[in-house]
Amino acid sequence: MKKKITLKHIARELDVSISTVSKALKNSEEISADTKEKIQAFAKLYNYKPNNIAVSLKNKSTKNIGVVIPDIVHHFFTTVFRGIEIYANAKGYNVIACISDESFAKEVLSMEMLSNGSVDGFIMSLSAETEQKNDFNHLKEVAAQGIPLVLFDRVTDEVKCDKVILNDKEIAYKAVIKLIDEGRQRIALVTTESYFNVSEKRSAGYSAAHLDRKMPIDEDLCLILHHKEVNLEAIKDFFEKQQVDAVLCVNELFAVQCMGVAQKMGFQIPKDISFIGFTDGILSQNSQPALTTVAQHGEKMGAVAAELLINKIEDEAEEESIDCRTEIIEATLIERDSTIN
Amino acid sequence: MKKKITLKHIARELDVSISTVSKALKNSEEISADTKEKIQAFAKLYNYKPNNIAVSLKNKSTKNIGVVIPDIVHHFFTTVFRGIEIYANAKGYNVIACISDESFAKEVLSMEMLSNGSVDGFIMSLSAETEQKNDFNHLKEVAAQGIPLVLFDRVTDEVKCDKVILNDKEIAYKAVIKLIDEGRQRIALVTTESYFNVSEKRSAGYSAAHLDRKMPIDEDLCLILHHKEVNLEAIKDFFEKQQVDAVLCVNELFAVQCMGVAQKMGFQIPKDISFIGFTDGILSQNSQPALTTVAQHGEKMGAVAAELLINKIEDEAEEESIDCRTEIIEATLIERDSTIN
DNA sequence: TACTTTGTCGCAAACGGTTTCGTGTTGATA
DNA sequence: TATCAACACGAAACCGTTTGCGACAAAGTA
Repeated sequence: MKKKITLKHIARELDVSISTVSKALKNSEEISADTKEKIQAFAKLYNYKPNNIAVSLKNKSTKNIGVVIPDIVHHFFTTVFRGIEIYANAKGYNVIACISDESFAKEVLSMEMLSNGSVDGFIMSLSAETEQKNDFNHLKEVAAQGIPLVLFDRVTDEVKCDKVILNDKEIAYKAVIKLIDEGRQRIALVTTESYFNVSEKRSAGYSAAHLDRKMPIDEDLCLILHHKEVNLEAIKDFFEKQQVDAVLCVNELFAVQCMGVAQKMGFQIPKDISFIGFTDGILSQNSQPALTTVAQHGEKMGAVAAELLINKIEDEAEEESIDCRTEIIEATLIERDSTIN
Repeated sequence: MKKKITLKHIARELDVSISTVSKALKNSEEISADTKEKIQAFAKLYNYKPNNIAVSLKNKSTKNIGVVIPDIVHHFFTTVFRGIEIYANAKGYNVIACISDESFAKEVLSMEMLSNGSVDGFIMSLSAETEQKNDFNHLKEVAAQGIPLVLFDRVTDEVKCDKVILNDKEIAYKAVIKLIDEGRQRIALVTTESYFNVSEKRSAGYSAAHLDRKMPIDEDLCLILHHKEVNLEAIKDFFEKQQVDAVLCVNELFAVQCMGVAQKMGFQIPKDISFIGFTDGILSQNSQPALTTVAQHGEKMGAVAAELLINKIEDEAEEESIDCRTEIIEATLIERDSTIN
């Protein structure tokens, strides 16, 4: 096992100083062609690579970015992560992933672990518990330390930083309008607890569409489901009690589950009832019938978030730009077979 | 914006030496109770946290582990990643994620980026291209440098290191036996190109089951599909040409797609035809009918991989243990509605 | 009084680089 | 021959911590 070779080794071996080696490897004009060639050849031979940690310490820049997300076994977050990773990698950055698992404590812990110099900046989406508690001190702390921070999707106005969000309200509005234009009268909204920022915005779009088309908003048409639970009974109950001819779900899992229940109850999709979901994942693409859904373009969102962050990181040298940008990713409605074309 | 505070700042402020501060914060016996108290109070007040990078450089240990996987938008890898992250975090390690995207070049690049001191060890699963090319020099390189390495799922015998694999052959055998016991006569195998180590092992299990039950192996019953492509036509073709009454698919996507095609062709599942897939993901759980599938216990696999790696990392101080362990994760067959109970 | 012990603390090297500045050698110029 | 610029390289500081060891004072011992 050959241990990692350092500048010191090369210097000793070639009988020059460490600084000469360092300069030679950076092709500095200070060093003669002969010496450079000799040193570079030796370095290549022994496969010398500068120690990243040492460089980080010296430069006060780690080329790492911390990504803190609530869940990784989830199509949307996964695609965002992918977008971040690809963009960051292209820019020479590595991505350290922390999964908060929707827990406030883990989110705080993760940020503390990483904010001691391990990363140059953070990209994150709030955990459910954080949104619920409305406690953002860990974010403010990080921001106060001058560590760049970008929030995406699940954001908060409490923290001054760059943000990347979806036009949730508008796309929900558009989806509901489409259902109304299909001739649907009783459009259900299947959503999560309201402390989710995004769910709220989607609800707003739902309401706005009804208002614009002068349709009544029936509170009973809103079904609240819980994540991580089997909701089939609740869904069946809901369909039995309410006359529903269209359903907008805030995620694809709910949509597919609702479709399943409806089918078992004998409904024809989309003849009797239409379905639209959020997130264009494998579920939507492979359900029977294929689900009309809102594509959130997670990869794009991730790339934009990474771009914002890296710009902040690299501009920081110049001056503190206090301006906070909020980029909006335009969602698109992908029409498939669970709605009428 | 308050910049990060260092030992030097504290030392200057309290008019003691840097080493005194360092020792005081570690509760060293060398320092008097008075001084310790004073320093600790000051440190707490200013929220001092040691700079991770400096500690890493000093200790030659980063508390980071690199995870290189072919795909993140994929249920199995996602769950493994989750398992790694949870275990590693509990042990005080952070996880740097690199997605090879099934590309050999990206895999090599990722490892080069990280092997310059950024991580204490690697956990990885080979990219498709790497398995195809059979080129493992980047892995050997890392191993030669003494950086601990653990391979999981897509492994190779070419590299001496710890491995975590599934009992692919046995569980495939078991699945096929189940189908035979259902009375199925023509069991199809839907798989990927054979350079995938795991696909091969699953094929072997398929064959072994046929052999054991003295059933003929019909080459025509094997359908090879390509990832990332729409295969519906090929599947339909296959079902039309071949008389098939059961299907074993090497992943859940293929299984769900095959079920969809079969249903459209008028087959009743599981009356006319049974389906078993691999990977117990959201597709399997939410398909119609729910898919009988092989649970790979990705999270467990990730945890075991992380455990092996961290043990290697932390034992390394003692001596080079050249022994390479191969842990086998026992897959389980989850019986749902796509097979007869 | 002289010497040793004990308790506190600082010095300095080390981790592996980068970079500024200085120094010695050469050859050209006056 | 004295002066000087150009060239090639080395010394040393620095990034923030850790840690072995030496220093120094107070206190104990002979």
